[in-house]
Amino acid sequence: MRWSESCIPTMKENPREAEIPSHRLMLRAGLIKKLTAGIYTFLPLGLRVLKKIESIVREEMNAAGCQELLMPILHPEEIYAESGRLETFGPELYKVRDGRQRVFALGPTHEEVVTMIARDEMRSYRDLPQCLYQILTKFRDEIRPRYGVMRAREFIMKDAYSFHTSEASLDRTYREIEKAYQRIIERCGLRYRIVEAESGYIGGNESHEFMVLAENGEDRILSCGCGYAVNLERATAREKEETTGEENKSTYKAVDTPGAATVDEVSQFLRVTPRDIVKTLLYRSGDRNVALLVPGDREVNDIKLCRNLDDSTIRFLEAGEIDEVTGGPVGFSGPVGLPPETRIVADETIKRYSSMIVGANKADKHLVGVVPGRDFVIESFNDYVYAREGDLCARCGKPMELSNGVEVGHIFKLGTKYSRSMNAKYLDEKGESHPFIMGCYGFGISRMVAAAIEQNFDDDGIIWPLSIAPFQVLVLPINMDDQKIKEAAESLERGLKEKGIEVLLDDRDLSPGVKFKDAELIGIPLRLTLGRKLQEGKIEIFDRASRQVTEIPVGEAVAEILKRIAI
RNA sequence: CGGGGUGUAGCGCAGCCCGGUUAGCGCGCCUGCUUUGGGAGCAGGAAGUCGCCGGUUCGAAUCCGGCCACCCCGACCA
Repeated sequence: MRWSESCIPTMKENPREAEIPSHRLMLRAGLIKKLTAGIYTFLPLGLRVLKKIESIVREEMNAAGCQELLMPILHPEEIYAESGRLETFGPELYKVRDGRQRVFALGPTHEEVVTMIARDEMRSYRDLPQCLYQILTKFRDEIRPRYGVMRAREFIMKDAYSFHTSEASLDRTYREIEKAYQRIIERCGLRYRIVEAESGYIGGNESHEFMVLAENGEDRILSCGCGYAVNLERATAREKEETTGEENKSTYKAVDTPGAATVDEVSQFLRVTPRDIVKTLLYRSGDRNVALLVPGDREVNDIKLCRNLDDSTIRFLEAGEIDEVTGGPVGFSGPVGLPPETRIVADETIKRYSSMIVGANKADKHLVGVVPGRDFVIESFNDYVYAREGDLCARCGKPMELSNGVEVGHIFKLGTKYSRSMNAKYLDEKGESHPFIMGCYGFGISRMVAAAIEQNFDDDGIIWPLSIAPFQVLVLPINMDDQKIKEAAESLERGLKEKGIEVLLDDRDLSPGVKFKDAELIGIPLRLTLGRKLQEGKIEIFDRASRQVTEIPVGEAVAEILKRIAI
């Protein structure tokens, strides 16, 4: 393909809106163009990459025994009422009305639609298991779209759904898809990690995410040398066994902490570390108040809170309510002397405190030397806080490391969540009906484009892995006015094309500097440069990733390219 | 949803405070000549509802009011 005849609008300057490298480079290299916030056109060069990733995904899904289908984008609103997700999805669901004012949702994912298909069409255990997938545009009204196609309101996703008669069967497919995803990301040439994950609003039990490792990834991953990795939001906070706090005191004492309401203020005032202080957080759960104790240097993870207390509507007590319940103002709450009907629960990490510093439930006072068990009673311990770097691995007990990643894939064991709510059942050998056991498996195709760049770029531009590069080779004649160079370039393009190689010929009549800069910006893995050495029958082959330049006879160029691509 | 910021040519920006010719600059684009190994030179040229609506004024990109869009930060941790 000739550059002069293509729509590849590169930009010299950085668009102001782009914050992270992949977004900046996708705009500058002419891969995408913004229509409005979170909504992008894939320009020809970007689309080539998208299509390559798409076909790798398709091949591996087919190889894993899944069947492709295509479901509608427009969904009648009622199906979300049926599954109960109208509320959980809530504001993220795009809605449109037809001419008769009937409400439709723009599909954010297709559990409902596919479950209806299974309900009607897979009635016998003989039909199972089955795994259906599709690749199409999804719509989510993101609270805050950002980073270009990384978090867009309209994006392309591969979503797959499997139906089973047993957990064992689900597990087999789950592992099969897990392997397929590994092959997909490996074929795309990216470094990644599989992590234990939260299942979020999709629901279900077991869940894993596939993270492409990248500095600017939105997700935080804790990983261990033993191979275990977990999403930070799910990881258990585990610390080394050691006790803190003074011991052998017969009683606690109240100290003045005027104006010191936050952990930082109290720790500075008392000259202790935040870790020495225990925060008491007051919540309303149903008709009871709950006091949660966590170390001063830890933060509560709301997902864990809701799950452990089995209450998705739990909320903080408001300032006025805190006064009523504890007798003291916000910032000075503590577990000692709370009304007896208040449940007191604590994070596991609280076990290490033989005594603690807590709020006194009085303005400007804290208590030092409070001993759990003696001075108040903790009803139960559980995992409530966010883990952090250095916390211990759940498998082997060694400290874990923090890294960032881009979530490109997420697989879930849904169980019967949707089949029950939507009454989707099959008949077993005995003629008894059971809800389907389901799995679902998402893979972000458009996000993968951004993730690949986020992991592979330098100061000059993108460095595409060969398998997903928009072209494999760029032929760059220094001067198109030079007949010999022009002809040699054109003949090289033909020769490469005949061998089935995807080649872009930069036949634009521009100064060499511009062409070199553009070449590095768009990041085609291999470049053939035709310049003055052509007089001696020599051209250069440039490797974008290593920046290595090799001089070769022009006659051997095609063979050399074939050799390098084969690797 | 809350806070902050920005809207002037395809991209990046100045002008606005202090109202007043034909609204500027750099890059890009078009034409011609020169140039051709790292974002070329000269000459000429095209391109703007100054986000939108309303108001003040003899006169508004500039002042006032409303709306919209976009970007960033935050969304209750005592």
